[in-house]
Amino acid sequence: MTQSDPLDQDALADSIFEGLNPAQRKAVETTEGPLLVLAGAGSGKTRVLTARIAYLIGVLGIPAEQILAVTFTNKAAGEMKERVEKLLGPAASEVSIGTFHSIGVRILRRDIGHLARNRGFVIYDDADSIGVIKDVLKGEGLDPKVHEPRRIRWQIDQWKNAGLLPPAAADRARDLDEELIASLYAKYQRKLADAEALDFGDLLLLTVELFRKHPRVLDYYRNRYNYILVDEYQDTNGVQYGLIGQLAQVHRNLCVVGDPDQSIYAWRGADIRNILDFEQDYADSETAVKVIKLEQNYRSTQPILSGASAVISNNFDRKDKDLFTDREGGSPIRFFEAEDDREESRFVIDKLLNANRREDVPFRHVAILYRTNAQSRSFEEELLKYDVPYTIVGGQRFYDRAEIKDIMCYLRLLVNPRDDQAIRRIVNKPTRGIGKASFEKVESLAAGRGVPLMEAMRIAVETKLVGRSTGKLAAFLDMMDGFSSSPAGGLAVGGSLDGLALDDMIARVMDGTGYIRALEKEDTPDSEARLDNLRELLSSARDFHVVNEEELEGEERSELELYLDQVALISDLDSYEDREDRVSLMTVHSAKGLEFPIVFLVGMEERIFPHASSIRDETGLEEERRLCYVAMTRAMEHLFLTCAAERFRYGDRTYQSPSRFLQEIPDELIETLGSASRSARSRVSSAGGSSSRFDYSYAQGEASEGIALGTRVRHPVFGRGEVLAVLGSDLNQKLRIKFERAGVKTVMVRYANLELA
DNA sequence: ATTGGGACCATTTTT
DNA sequence: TGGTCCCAAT
Repeated sequence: MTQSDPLDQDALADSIFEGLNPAQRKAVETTEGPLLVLAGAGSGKTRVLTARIAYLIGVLGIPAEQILAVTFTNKAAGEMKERVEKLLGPAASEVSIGTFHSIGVRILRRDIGHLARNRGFVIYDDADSIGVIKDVLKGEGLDPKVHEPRRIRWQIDQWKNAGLLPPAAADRARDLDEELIASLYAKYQRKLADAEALDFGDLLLLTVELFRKHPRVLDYYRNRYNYILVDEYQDTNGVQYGLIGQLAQVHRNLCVVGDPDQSIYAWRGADIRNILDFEQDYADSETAVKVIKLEQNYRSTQPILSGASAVISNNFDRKDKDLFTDREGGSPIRFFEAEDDREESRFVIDKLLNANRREDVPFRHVAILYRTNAQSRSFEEELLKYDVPYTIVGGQRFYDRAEIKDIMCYLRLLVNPRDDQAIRRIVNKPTRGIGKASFEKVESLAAGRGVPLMEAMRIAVETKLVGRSTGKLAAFLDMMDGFSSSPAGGLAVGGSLDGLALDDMIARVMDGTGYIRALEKEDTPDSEARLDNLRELLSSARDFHVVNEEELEGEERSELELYLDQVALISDLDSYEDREDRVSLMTVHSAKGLEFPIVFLVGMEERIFPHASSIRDETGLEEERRLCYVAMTRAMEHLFLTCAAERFRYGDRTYQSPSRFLQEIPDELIETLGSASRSARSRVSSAGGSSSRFDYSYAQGEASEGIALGTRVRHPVFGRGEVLAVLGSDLNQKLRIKFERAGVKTVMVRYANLELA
């Protein structure tokens, strides 16, 4: 960015502001001090963020490297970068844009030495972490049946999300069980350190810890990042909140963007209070925190927006907002109640095929959204049957497939010989005669001497501890050494990887380990598919080479190491490519931030959406409702809601009742499809027999404390209504009431001044 | 040491 | 329903 003549500057400013409404424009120009942007669904938040970055650089002249932008997914980061570059050209490439995790990696790769940890750490994924937990349990002589590794892992993760290291977790432990897990947590961290590994949570937790212990390191980053932007602030957790606080505290040029109504990650430690309390958190005596609301929705038609707003308005703990659209008219929300799951998927595929054939709607304009991944199956089968192209986003990651992970583990082990999880996975893959018995000897040797497994293997070979298998172990070690040695030592099967391009390295590993040969020999449809995946891995590695060529300049880490980092942090969503003409299938969570002209929101049934596990308490239910709001607001033109009266779950038939969220959508916005008699039949009728379309009882448990379901009450503001459900008890007791005029609302008994009517 | 079968299991969302 | 884990047979 050179300061060129004023005309160019004006033209640039014009292109930055082009098409922004006044509120958006204000959000772009308010650069100094803390700023909260409450951005409703579809309000052009990404445009504002990119325009703001462009404005900082192109108009204010802030150096690009002083700007830090944090997004939720790598995909969002990539898009933002692309859009800023479009506005500014290559000057933009110096902006730091990334996810919290990728930023953590960048900082730790540079400075983790201050925490007495090695900069060459590997990143452990979920499966690796669980493997470590199992090791810890074994070491403690605890039975993994009693102490489920998954649960332990989950608890540790929650602590990490809250920013707690083992000592703090131990203080916080509320019962014996948690105390035990806290002590396992300490041992778990020890094992990770020994393996020179960090898990996902560590990427944030240790960054915060680094800054806390080493103020001078923190100073460096504070001075470096003078302007900070955080997207999806409503989904930040405790550590993330802390990290942003550390970085932004001095200059306070912090812009956070989010929508409390779209907070859907509490189960992962996200704290909606982060955004609700932002104004207090960053207020100081001189300046109040500025707040800008983006309330114009550019995405959805009126019925869709009104329907979604009606649903979310049932949440009790919420800031009110007025989203509006100028997209008047538009078709109503369509609802279809199927007899069973097969009919539901037939309905969806039939509708989308019709749209495609009669109205030329491209498949890529259609999304099928569901609450849980398991629901994708019936739709997949139906799509397959009619030859409709589709992609499933989420579910199993490409890099999580067994064969891909195997190869990755070989690579990890070459980069970091202390990676015990990696070696455990691949020593005997393909089978090379190193079975359980001999490997257990190696393991106890490693435990005894406190050395990594790879090292223990060498000792075992030298001391011939493993008897007959010694030769097999030696062959394995030779093979691995062959890969990493310089060309002179090239006796080994594969030969050295020295100086090879990334994809050639990977190819050599696949061959040299005998992995490919073993699969070829197997010669089954399954092994064919695996070979295909491995070929795909090679071509993606080739692309990585091209993409990152410029970034490699002046980088002291090898291309392979950079590649492993990237693979560890990538999600399935990140590789989601919407250019191809395919129907998209994904969970509602994955759909956050996306939009589609036609959306089918399926499985709108109690215990699915809202999910059974969230139905118990009001907090969980409110998160489900936000999730429903997110889902509905993905739709631009057409929104279809479907449910089934019965479906197969876990192998047998279950009877379903329609989701309570359906009832929260005003009648006049909905058009019910299918024969009236049938949908009347499958409805669960309730005693009251009111005129509601979805007339059923969804009370959980019996009415307590003297308030019976169906009781008629009068509210000072909302007027007369009927109790649909009793939630909670004592002081927090709430009633869900269907008011004659005001619709369904949840009120606190304690404050509502209800009388019997 | 490897393989296959059978019992058992648990099912939310994922950077 | 499918995936995982363990054990028994080869």
